[in-house]
Amino acid sequence: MDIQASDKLSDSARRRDKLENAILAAATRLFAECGFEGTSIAAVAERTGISKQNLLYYFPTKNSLYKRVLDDVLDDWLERMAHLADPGAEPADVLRAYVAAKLRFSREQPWASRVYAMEVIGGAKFYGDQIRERVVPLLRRDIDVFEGWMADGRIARVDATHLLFALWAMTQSYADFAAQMTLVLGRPELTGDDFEDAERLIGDMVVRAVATAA
Amino acid sequence: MDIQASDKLSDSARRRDKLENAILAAATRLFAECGFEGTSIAAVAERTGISKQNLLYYFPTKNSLYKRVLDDVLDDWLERMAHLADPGAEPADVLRAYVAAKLRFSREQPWASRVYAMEVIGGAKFYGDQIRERVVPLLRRDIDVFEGWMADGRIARVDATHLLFALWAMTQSYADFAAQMTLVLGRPELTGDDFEDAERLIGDMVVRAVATAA
DNA sequence: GTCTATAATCGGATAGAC
DNA sequence: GTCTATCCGATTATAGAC
Repeated sequence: MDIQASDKLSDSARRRDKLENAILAAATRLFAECGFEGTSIAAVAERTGISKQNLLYYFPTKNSLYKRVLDDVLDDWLERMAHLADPGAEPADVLRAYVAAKLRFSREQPWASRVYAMEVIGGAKFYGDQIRERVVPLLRRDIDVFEGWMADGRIARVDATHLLFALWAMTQSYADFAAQMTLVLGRPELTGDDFEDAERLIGDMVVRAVATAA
Repeated sequence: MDIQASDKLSDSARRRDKLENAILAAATRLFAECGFEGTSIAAVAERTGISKQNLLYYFPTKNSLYKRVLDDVLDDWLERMAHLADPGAEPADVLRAYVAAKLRFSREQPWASRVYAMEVIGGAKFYGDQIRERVVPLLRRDIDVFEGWMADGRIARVDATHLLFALWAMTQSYADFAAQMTLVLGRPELTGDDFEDAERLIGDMVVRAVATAA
């Protein structure tokens, strides 16, 4: 009885999750392409294949949908980046792994990257508090690791904060500025080779930036 | 008589230009903060200090206003960047000047940078043709200059296209991601010192990236 | 949970007087 | 060139039947 009941419950919960995720996938893409105000919940519903009113059953307001999209973007990103800055590991390896992980996110979740970027460019008026609470501490911790390496003489002395800004910017741009890059490259979209070229160049640049004179 | 008539004309033309520029300044900022759909012409009019209907006299549609904002952004940027890639000059000097010019644009025209960035992130659905016609040829020319230097052995062989992407991304981000940077730095806004630090680090990174082994 | 219907508001754009 | 008035479509959100 208990088992059956819980099966029923988890069945409907699973169903609900599946539809929720479909809505969130559609919303992420549309928010990235059109911005918050440029995206109507009707458009999200249509792309999900449900009615607008049904969508409003799952997410009672447009704001709650947007918030959830940003939360999921951040959860996914934080999970991928959490363990990277290991102070004990070889600095060059950590830096290359960092670049690779962030580029991979740009490649696999371009819409997520772009939603986040749009929010930040607009001044993070909606999501600034969450960025302060969840993103900034992580970036500060990474900067501390870099500075620890400098103090120990394991890498050259550079401005650790701006190094991280540079690393972030270079990798992020393969999602955010993909539309311009494809025009320059004359391709319909970025390829795996493009991301390999990017990883090599950015990795080399970052590692050389902190290479000791020796 | 002719003189008086032309004076009158240029007077009203000047008045018109002044108001037009005020509208464009307000629109640039609002489009950057809220995106195209997030910005109402009523909001632009209010910030300019005129009525919505009067704004529509100067720009008959919202699209025409947006187009004009992007045109002006591009004109300003192209004018600053046009003469930089001189194949005969010292590569390191050209690269540092390029970084400095683009950072300066990020600092002096952050709203312009952000409007452009928003349009590109959204897929450049509105302005893609203009980017293809006016921006891409310039970037291709710069890439050609870099590759010429490599062919002549003046700089190390790297992927010139991705090097330019990296340079663009690092400098652009000081306008686009300023909201996040200020949170990390714990400042209300980026300072002149921040831009100097950025210019030094990015300049060093780019120059080292193409430094010959010698 | 999903549907029909609808309320309430806002935004872009036009017409016409002055 | 500027103002008043207004139309019309789209959008968020709610109410209530099934």
